[in-house]
Amino acid sequence: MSTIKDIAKRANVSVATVSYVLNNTRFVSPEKKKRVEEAIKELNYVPNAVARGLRVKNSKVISLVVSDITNPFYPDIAKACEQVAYQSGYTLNIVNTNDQDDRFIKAVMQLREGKVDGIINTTVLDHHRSLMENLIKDKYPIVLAHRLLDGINMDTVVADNIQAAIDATNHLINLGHKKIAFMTGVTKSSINNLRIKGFLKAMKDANLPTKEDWLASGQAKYQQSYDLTKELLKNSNNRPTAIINISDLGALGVLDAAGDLGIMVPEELAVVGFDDLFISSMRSVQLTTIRIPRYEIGQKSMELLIDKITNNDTNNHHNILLPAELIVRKTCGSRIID
Amino acid sequence: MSTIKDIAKRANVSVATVSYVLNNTRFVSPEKKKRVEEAIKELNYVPNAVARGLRVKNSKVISLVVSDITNPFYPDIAKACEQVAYQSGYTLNIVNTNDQDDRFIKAVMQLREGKVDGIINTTVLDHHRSLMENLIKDKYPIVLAHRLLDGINMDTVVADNIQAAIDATNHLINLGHKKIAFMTGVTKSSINNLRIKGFLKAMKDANLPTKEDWLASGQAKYQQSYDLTKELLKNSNNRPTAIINISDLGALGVLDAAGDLGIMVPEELAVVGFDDLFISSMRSVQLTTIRIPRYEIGQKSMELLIDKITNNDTNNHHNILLPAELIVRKTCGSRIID
DNA sequence: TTGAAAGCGCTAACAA
DNA sequence: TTGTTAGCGCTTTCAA
Repeated sequence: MSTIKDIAKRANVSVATVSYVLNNTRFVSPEKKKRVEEAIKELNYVPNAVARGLRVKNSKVISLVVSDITNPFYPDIAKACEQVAYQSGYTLNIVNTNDQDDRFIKAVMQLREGKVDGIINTTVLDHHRSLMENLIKDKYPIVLAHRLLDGINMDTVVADNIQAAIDATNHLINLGHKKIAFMTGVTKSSINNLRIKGFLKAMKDANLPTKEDWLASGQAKYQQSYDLTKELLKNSNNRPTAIINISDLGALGVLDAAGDLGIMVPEELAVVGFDDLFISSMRSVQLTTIRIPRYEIGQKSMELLIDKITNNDTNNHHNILLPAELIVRKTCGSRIID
Repeated sequence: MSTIKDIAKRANVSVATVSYVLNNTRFVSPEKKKRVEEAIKELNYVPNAVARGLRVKNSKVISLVVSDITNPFYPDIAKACEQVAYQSGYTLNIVNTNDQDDRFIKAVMQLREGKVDGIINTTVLDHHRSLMENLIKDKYPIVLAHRLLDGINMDTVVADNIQAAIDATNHLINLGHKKIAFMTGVTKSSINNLRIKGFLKAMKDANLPTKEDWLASGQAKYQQSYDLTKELLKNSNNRPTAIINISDLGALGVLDAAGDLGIMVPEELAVVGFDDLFISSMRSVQLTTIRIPRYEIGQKSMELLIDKITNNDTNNHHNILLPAELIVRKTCGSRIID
């Protein structure tokens, strides 16, 4: 591995000159420049980014922290982030915490360690509050994507989850449903709670009762929602006629459980999800859902973050709210059910 | 941001001592140790990993390079990689090249830049050969996962794709199919070509003809395969009775196209995919496919890589071949078709 | 137009 | 048991 010194020696110039041609940061005479470039080629030289980073105090890398890369929700955000990061000369590192706290902490600590210039965080839970608060206090560039942490003044970009849940619920209510179950996700997630709030509000506004065991957690996962659905529907006397699941992945579990139980969707059971994953649009699924604008969330988050970094503007915070849209497909039908 | 100097000053010890307690690399008297630890806490000190990296010449990070994180195939590999990396004290950075060459080059260059200690590469194409060759020649730790680059002696871990394609084809042949189409992926991918090879071999061994336009590229994507299927099936006189798609994502496109065309699966058309994605196992899909052991690929790749790094063993190369398994579900039926 | 050299924050060899 | 200091590879100030 050759260093800038080797290049300088071979090109018969100073290391400073090499640095100048490398970074195009000062005029260098054509002859010297040419010698340097040749030496670089001959030695297959690539500047050490670590040394450079130490000196200039930035890395030109941004981390996107996700809790589960296996959930198709996140890759879409990641893709968008990478796109805009690249355009601005940044590299995106996706880090998967696998829902584990120590991983999460390690990931955000990259900021203090000097390894990354900023972080887009899609995975804060409530008990990370003070950790995040300290980072913000110390002016590290962070934006929360699809997450909220109330009480902390920081940058966020989220969809309008309350309204989304209201829309989903009203859709069902307008179809005549009165017995609606709501399958939630991880209780400590802000987004989760906002959706519950929206659901409860819509129900209340329509003077509809909400049963306690019809508001339970499928953890936004397929299998858990599948199991929970079987539980929920086993008593044929008092069944919900509709289930809203907090995620499409979970809604898929609902659909499959209903299928295995011989319950027809949408005739006997309406189901709606959240997210609008690719799978949900497939011919054999056709799930009615709320589209969370993932690509836009990723994009806006990255734009916001890079803006903060570039302008060194860590004092003003922006809170961007994106609309979510109800996508009506086939899992709710259009019939009025008693 | 405080540095090791600040800690030394505040704890009234030398920077060396601070470093020793930080890294637990030499005995330090309890009193001093305590003072150092207090200072660290008080100043909220976190060592600068960049400076450390420059000094010790490693980063304890490994990159996983993928072409499209949005393809559910890769997140599974990523998850496995992260798991084993973490256990060995490494951090995993997933980098998404979005199928673009400049991104790919940037990603592997991290090795020369000193930003990462090793790379697991799931996205080499044929024209990256010399780039990879140089890296290998210079002893950088790299393993190819789910990719091959023949002619270069390097570490690889892949499933047995030829056999997998043979198994898939024979399954169809045994069911009585004679008119089998094979929908391929990106032509320059080694895995793709191995699968074609397996298909061709099985057909030849069974004395079955292969039509040229029945061997076309759906690019391993949903939409492309959907479109291609419509094309393929529009002439009802001379249709294949079975389609093998090089990926489950593509096979889903085949399934949906058939559905939209009113062609019944499996009665009128059998379809088999490759990968065994989660979606494929869903109740409404039930795709017959070849399971590529993604988790195991990720795991073995990372173990191999870390082993190389740890033992500085960049001379010996291992080529791991994992079995792939035919998963029979419902898209081929069990009837013999003419 | 160019070069010498300081210094980024850390580790570790050497000295005490 | 602890401290001093060189040096990792680079950028950039200052001087020429």
